[in-house]
Amino acid sequence: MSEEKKDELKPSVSFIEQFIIDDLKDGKNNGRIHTRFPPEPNGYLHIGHAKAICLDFGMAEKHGGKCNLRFDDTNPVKEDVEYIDSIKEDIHWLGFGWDDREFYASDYFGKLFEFAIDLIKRGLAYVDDQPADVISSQKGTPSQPGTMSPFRSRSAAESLDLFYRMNEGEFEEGSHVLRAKIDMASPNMHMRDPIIYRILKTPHHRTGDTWKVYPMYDFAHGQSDYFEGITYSLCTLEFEVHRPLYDWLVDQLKTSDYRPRQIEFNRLNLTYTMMSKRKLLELVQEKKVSGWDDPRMPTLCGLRRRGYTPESIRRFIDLIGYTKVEAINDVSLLEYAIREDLNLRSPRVFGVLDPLKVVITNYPADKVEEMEIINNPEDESKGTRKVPFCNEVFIERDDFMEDPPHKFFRLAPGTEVRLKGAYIVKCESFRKNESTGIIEEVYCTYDPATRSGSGSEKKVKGTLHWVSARHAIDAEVRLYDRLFDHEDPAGQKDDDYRNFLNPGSLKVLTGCKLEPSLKTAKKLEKFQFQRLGYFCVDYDSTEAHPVFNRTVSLKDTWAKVNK
RNA sequence: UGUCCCGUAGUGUAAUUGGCAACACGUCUGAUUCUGGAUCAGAAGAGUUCAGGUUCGAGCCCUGACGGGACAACCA
Repeated sequence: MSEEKKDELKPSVSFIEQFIIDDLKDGKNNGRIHTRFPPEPNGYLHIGHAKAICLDFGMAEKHGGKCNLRFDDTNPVKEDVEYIDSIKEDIHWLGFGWDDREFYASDYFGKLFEFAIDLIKRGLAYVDDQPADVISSQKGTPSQPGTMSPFRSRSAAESLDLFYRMNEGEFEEGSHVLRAKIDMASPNMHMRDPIIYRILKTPHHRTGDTWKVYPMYDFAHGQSDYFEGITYSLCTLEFEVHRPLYDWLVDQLKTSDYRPRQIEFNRLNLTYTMMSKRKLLELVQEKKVSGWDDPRMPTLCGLRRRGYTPESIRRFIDLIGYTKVEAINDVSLLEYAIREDLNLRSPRVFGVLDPLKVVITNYPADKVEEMEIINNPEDESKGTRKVPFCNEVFIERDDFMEDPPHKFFRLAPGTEVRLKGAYIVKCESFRKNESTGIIEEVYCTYDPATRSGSGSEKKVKGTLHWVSARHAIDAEVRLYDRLFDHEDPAGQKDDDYRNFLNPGSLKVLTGCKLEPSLKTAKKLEKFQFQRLGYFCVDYDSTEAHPVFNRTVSLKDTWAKVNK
């Protein structure tokens, strides 16, 4: 496509960005834009969170605003400091920062408590002494109105006294709750006198045992937004029905024209995986994966360990967009994003996963040549390196066939291929173990006139990667595939997602042969193993025992043709 | 028998105040290539869930169906 035509394409913005642009134009909030990213510290961030992060931080960045990091830590039972550092690390890794604006909903427990007291005094909240199941049954159903609690009409003074005593620790968990007095007949369930405070005696990871009552999400989120001067509170679609309650609470709180606006967008769904933090935690606890950072997990730390770059994830998020349509995105688009990124940046190296020895019978046994190999054909500035070559090399086992099919451009009896960066060789014979049928060695002759870079005109159809048998280093290579073999493992009503775990999602290969330059590769360093795919150094890797993870394979049209 | 949200190529998104349905991925050709990768050139694929209405003109506005989703945690 020409530059001109590219320029003609109008930059399209999401419906949310359009709201922001319009507000800015109207001078709303004095042209101020302030968002927040509000994770609950009860698990690791996954790629779905990345979608929210890119929007929250991205919109602020793009339009000259700010984005706060705010931990939504209103439930000490589920939350833990363990998660806080990892969440911060992952956001930084993606390339976003929040300066000194690191906040916690628990920072506002005092103000929230005061606000609750204010509501009680104004007759807009009351303490309910009924147990959970009774309160629940009085809520009615989505199609039937609820009925009022007998405690709804009790005096403000009595509620106030009870609420204070709830926080003193005088009552057991579950014995009393504070409810907003709104409308038990509302068609919106969330408006039927929602519970706004409950008694919890588990110590909080930040406030210890200062509090015995904790605000519910709905009573903390909008108010926290308000306290921080947030202008756009962006969240996923399932909070749409909460918006009237969000607005109702802000209405009771606000003292000026300013108010934060909640806007909902579609959450990210990816094929062959799931985003439920609860279920991902189960996978970890049940040891179905090695941990939160297992390279098969959709977590950011998992993707990082798998070899994904933050740029590729941001590019992916950019490609899928933000709408109100509940969609399921194809993982192949994520794979496209990482291939596109790594194709440009990663050095090419030789690695043989399933080695088959080739002996070059007319090459002197005591000779070693240092072949000069281009590091990255996409980037000349990356230069070249020397790779040793001798009379014994390993090639990929499936690059040789005794009896090849049509259009097999690789090695077979009597055929010629180029060993990339070295010579053209011809297969003269091979040795096969007749009882097992396994090919043990292949014998070739090379043509000295075809050395790469010598200007040889000779062309062959196939080019193979190879590693000198005498110089290769041994490595473990972990081949990863999708964790589930069902497109939507968690969405099957009658089937547990565990039934769709892909038994072939991890294949561990040992005795792989890599070119010697890889010996000094650093953790997470990324390479293209020529003709195979993109790989990175795993955390488990040591110089004595290198371990590589396959991030994603190269596109393989030959494999497709053979299906 | 509720309320709210959403229906545009296989998938994900576009389409300024109504004006020839566009882009990306995927798919398929061909060229090129010392990676069966990459790159380049090209093709196929929806007439916008359906039915009415308003209009010179509707993917966009209105009405009604149909389909999908959310909502009845002392979770977020």
